[in-house]
Amino acid sequence: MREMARAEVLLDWYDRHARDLPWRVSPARRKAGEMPDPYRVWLSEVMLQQTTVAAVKSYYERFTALWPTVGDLAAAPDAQVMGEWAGLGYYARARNLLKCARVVTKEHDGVFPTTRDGLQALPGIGPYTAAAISAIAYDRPEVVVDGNVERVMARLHAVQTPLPAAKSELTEAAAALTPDIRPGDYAQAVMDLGATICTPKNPACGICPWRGPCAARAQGIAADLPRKSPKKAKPTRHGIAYVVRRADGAWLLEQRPDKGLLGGMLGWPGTDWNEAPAPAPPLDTDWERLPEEARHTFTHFHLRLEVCIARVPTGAEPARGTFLTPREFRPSDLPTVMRKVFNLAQSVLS
DNA sequence: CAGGCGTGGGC
DNA sequence: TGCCCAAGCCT
Repeated sequence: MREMARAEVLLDWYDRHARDLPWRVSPARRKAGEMPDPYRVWLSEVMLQQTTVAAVKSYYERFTALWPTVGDLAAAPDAQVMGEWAGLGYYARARNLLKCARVVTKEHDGVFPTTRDGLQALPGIGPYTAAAISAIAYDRPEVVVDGNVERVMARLHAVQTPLPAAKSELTEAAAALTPDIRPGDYAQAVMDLGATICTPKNPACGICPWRGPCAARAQGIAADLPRKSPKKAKPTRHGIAYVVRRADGAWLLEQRPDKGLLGGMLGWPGTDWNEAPAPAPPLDTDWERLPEEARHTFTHFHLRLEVCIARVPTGAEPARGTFLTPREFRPSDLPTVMRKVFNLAQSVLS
């Protein structure tokens, strides 16, 4: 027989080097006929959108312990799911996760669609995730293209076109390599390759199963690919967060509107965040302004948040928000920026 | 199609 | 410290 096809070479590498991940069925168990639970594949794929394996692991374990089936998740209260997602970021994923679980439970008898089109019709499932679930959970030969695959293809073929313009070219390259045998393992193999060997910086080309055919390696430019369009600079925005503690220990919090930044999450009442410096707090005699600002960086801007604290008597009527008793309030339910504010205020108010 | 949308780790 | 990056989706 002549040299092995590229997909076959990669599958052989995957059989020996597949990472042991909580949501993964190992190649050995797959060969013994075991199939992954589509619910768990879906949950892990949504959590992994733009998020590292290390960050996802504990969230995945907690979600599957709390909600072992899609029906369990569909029946969960919104606030509990948002609270459990707190800290993982991109909170639209959590809102869509619940929507999707409820559609699958109510309209599909709790069974995830098997086709790419059927999956992509669901909330929070786009081209990548639909292909990944269809390939991994149902072993269908879908072309799975994520950031790892784009990087691997860009290097394999020495594609100089910068992202995102190169997307269609890289998808075609991925399609030409996707095998009919073991497509689910193949999809995971390319992503593992990108995560462990063909990394963004310092790729380990010397031990790569595709070092033979790799054009970028031959040209010595692997680490320079894929090229990317320049990014916009982040502006800095300013605002004030108000932390109010009632005499009985309750904290004044509010649920943020369902759309936009941190949508649906718990947070401290406060001003808008603008590029102009924050206005003076109302009723300035009542507030104590903390000496240190909370600093946080979002995807598209830096934030500097002044923290103003106040103590109020039991029975105080807030203009906005709700008092949560220490028993009702879990700081872990806060998104990270709000958690930073809490950490600054807590030492003064506790 | 470009921009909004989080966070933590690595360098 | 500041910038880049990570298994994208939605509008």
